[in-house]
Amino acid sequence: MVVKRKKWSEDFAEWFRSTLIDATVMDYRYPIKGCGVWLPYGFKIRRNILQILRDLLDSTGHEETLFPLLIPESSLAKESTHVQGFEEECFWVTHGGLTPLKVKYALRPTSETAIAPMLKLWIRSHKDLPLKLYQVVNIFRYETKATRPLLRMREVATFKEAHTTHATREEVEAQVMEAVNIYKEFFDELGVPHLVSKRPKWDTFAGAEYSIAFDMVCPDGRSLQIGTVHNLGQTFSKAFDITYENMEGKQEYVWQACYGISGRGVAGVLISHGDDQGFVIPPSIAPIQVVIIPIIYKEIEEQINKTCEDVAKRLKVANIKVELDLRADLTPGAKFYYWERRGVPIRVEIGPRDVKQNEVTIVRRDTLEKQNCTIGEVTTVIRTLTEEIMEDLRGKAWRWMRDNVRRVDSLEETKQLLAEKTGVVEVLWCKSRDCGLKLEKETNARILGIPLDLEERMIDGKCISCGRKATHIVRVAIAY
RNA sequence: GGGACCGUCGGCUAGUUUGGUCUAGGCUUCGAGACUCGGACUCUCGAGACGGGCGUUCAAAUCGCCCCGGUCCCA
Repeated sequence: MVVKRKKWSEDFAEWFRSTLIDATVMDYRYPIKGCGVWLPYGFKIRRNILQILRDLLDSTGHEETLFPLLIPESSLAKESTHVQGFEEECFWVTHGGLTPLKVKYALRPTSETAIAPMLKLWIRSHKDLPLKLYQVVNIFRYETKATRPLLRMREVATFKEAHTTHATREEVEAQVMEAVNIYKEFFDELGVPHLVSKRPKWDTFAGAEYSIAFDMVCPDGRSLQIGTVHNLGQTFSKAFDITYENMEGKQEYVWQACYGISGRGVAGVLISHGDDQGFVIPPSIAPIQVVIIPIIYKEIEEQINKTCEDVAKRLKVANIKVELDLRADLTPGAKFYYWERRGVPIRVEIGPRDVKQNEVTIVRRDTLEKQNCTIGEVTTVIRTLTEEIMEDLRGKAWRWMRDNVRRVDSLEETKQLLAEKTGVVEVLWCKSRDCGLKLEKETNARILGIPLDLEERMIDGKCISCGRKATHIVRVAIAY
């Protein structure tokens, strides 16, 4: 058995759609466009991923809260750029029973305006700052374009948003950097390769001073935004009159940041490591880390099953999440396929040959390579293998992404690469809005922004659009 | 906002051109059983669909209108 990535890369949309269902992660057939059901297996993956982020946020002084789903129009409309950015894509609650509401409610498209009025009540003095809150909620956006399972939903069911409030511009700047580092660590732990870019002015979050985004590259060469960090400055504090009393006894507007990762974070993991066989779930978040499959021959069935149970027990005691597949109506081959589709990182086969030699056969999902070890060593070997797999997944995913980010000098080449959807293209830019918009138009692509994760290098060349001296590198891609 | 297209078992589809062979066929999936099992074995049996409404007609999956749902392209 060899790992292939033909369907994965050549027919990505179909690969993702069908694998999501087959691997019982999400059922997207709910009768409302852009809504899907998290199935038990997928829910466990989602929960394990969430746990990693919760741990990261908790350990950096964030506290989890839960704000209401409904936002009155009067709140949403307080900040004009924000409402312009969102009012058209809100779902609106207009009735209570049969009675039309005097003030309609939006289903939160994001929570800045749900949180702001409360911050006004809670924040009195500099002693209340910084305030670092987060919540894990569902948000709603009335997407009119084609929705896609997990990639573009109308109900984003796993939005992990943090909202922080600070006393000074310096503090909020520092917080933005902390957030970027938290997200880097989060994606690194999942082995999801990412690009960190400062979005151009015209693609900044509604109400923010600037936005920093994490993007990944999908197998079809499109980029996917998987996380964002926004410096809100004093936009919302001025609109909602959120002030604190400083050391000198003067009232000052607070400074805010917000950052979030949606259900696309989960998609990112599934996409980054998948292959034609299905998903490959990193051991750190796998609901089942090891599946044991007995290879049964009639005469010694009992002995094989007993060995399987013994091995399962050893692994369980060692805190490894193990599943023993004793189903009698499936052949081993069918079981291999079944668990591979679901991405269980390690498979243990136990058959007559193994029992005879007091061994087990171990197969890793990511490479489908086989090895043997004695039953006595099984726990240690799997422990080591788990770490190896994690590292290899990370390495493989990063190599793939780096191969799909290209530096290009000419506009022609840029156009061609983007037309062929071969990934992200980096070009030189003078940073003018006109050149940026022109570039987007000519390539029919989107500017992801200026790299924040590249070593500073000399920018020596001309803007790809206007030919004047370039000041920045900029990333361009066909975006999801 | 403007335009194009599509809707058939759980999934993927054939059938619509030219109304009648279709109370609908195939692959897959699921269930029962036999067989045996180191890559989805095979066999038997079974489950399972024309998105909804109205109309035209002797006859509608097929034609018309409306609704619902979905997809794509352009702004």
